[in-house]
Amino acid sequence: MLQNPKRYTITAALPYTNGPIHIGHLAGVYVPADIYSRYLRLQQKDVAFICGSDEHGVAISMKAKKEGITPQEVIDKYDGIIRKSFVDFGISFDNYSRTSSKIHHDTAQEFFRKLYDNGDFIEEVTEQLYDAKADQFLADRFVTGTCPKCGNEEAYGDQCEKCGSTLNATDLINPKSTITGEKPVMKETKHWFLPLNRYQDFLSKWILEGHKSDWKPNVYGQVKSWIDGGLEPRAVTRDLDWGIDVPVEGAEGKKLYVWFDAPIGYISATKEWALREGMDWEPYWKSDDTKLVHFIGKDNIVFHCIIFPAMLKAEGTYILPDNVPANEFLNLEGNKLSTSKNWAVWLHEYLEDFPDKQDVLRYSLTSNAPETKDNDFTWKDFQARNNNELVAILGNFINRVTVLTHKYYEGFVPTPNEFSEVDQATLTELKAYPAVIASSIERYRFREALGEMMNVARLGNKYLADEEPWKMVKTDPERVKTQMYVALQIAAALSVLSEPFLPFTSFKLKKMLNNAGKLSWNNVNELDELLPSGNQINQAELLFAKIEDEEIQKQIDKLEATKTANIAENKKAEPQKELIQFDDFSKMDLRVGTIIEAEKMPKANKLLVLKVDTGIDVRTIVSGIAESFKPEDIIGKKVTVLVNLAPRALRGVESQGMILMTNNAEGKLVFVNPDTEGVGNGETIN
RNA sequence: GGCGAGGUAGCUCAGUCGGUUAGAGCGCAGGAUUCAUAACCCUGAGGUCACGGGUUCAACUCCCGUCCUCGCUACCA
Repeated sequence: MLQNPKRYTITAALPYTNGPIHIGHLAGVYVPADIYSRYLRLQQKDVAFICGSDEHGVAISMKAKKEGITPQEVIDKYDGIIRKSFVDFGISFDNYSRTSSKIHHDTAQEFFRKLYDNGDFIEEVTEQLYDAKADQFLADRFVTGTCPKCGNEEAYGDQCEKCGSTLNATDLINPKSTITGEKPVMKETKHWFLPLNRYQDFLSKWILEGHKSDWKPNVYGQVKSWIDGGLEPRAVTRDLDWGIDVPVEGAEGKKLYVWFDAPIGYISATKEWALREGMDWEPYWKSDDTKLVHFIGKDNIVFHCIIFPAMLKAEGTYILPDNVPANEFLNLEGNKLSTSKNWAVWLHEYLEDFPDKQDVLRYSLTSNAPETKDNDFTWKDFQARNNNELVAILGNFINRVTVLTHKYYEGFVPTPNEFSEVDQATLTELKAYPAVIASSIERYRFREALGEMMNVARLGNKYLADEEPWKMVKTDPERVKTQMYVALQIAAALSVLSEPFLPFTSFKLKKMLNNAGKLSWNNVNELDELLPSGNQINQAELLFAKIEDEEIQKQIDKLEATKTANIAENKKAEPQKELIQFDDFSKMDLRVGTIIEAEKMPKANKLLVLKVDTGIDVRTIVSGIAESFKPEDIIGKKVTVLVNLAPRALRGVESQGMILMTNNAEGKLVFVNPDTEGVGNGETIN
């Protein structure tokens, strides 16, 4: 861990521009990164907080094709929406760039070229699917065909969505290009690989030995698992038409792999910023006294801890990240967030329903952040955090102080008399908070830091409750001046200490106290007076409003409606397949059978090995139903069996047939069973 | 099955190098109070630290095994 860095380069994962962003992105990456950056700026540190839109990759091309627009139109649309969300939620990037910009293309190409010239890549020629009519190689997603596993005729080249299998495009039966409908052919193509194996020792020393204690367990664990498993060369170029050209002779029509160009986006965004500000970008990436921190979600750990560092190391002049505080995932009301299932709280929609309540969301996401494990966002929790914490503790304290100050002194901060022991103790305790909160933030424990910030408000509430100025004012008005002075110092401290977490509230509070922008983080413990006597504060306004049950119910109903819509969507019958002749059908020999033995396939999660009496014989069938049924529950079950399917070995056991299954509304498997009395094994089904 | 992370109060989470009675916030119960948005403040109840072994004077903590959740990965003829 770098001590006393001269400057900080802080990056937040580049959002992918194929959709808007939701609370999961905010909680996992952008809010923590923003808290960290804002805190450092309040410490008057030199900070470059960098992000931008990630606009390359196959998914963008797919989205464009699906919507019948160009990739450029797709990225422009979502780049705009995402940018606005970040501004709306106060994510204080020094620069938000995009990877489609010229400066990024130049930077990424230069980077690639340098590694190429150094001999840091290996070249390899492989065979890939190629669409002759469109004259292009086909990414896995651009190929459809019949799934070799379940017979689904619309499986994609990388995955069959019906049976969930992971596929290679070359495995598909009757493959078709989705661009022209042509049957692809195999064609040789050359690609460049980054030999990660060359960096095995370096990575192992740097992370496994060097960052054992300061990196989060989830990050360290995953990296260790990769390194221990042995690293292999990884392709960094692709045959695509959307992306950054590979700047090498003989690479015409090839693009950089999106995961090669994206992290370089951090560098080009820094350059763009420095250029605009008339500064030098290089110290932010190349100077040993710079602390580089990547904020990401757990899905990005390998890229930021292994691949990108290997690239930086290969290039030779760059520094490496000091830490990669990856967060786990946020769930929503018990289910995984999903863009395709519309199971999300979209930032732009949130602001329509809760205008000006950015800080409430920032607060509830930070106090329930998935720092150590996946966490669940619920609307009830959101409401409770707002009503019981923001309103009751923080908002209430500020309101008490400002109302009393106006009531007793027309808004002027009174001149204190001599401090009592309690006053002294309270002010001393207050001065300890900047260091306490700082320590949590610097260890990336934002949940804890936020709790400590709220303790400052608790300190204020307790001080008022113990001192009771509203009683004292009748007997000793001079004493009340001191009490209110102390309470106002606490309010002023809060206006600074809350800024990283609640920037909008902090701004309002500073305005209300009439001391906007005058204090730094360390002033809180250095200065004896944060809010001077005689300073006139502005009219009291409420920092937070209660959120009523009806508003929360509306959000819950909205999610329920999404759920219902999704079920309806799933129920929609698939379109009928191509016509077949009776002969085709009669080729299938379907029989009634009975399961007479069942056991789990060792070392497999989904497979059961069954012995089935088909009437013809007793045969072994391997079936992928172990997640829906226990072996002992299905013995004796009557089932429908396809008996003349060609045998196939699964995990070394030959399966001689297939049991017909369907699934119910919850997606659970159900037997297609001829379960009427008197139906015997071996009866044909026609 | 392999790898990684997690399992601590009703809920969300801390718990450092093994060391007295395992903590916090919210929720709940009771009390006090009226400056404040029925808010604040005080007190309390609530725990077999997932389970079973082991090491140790001493285990939430270290070791072995089992179960459960999540992620990655392999396997649903």
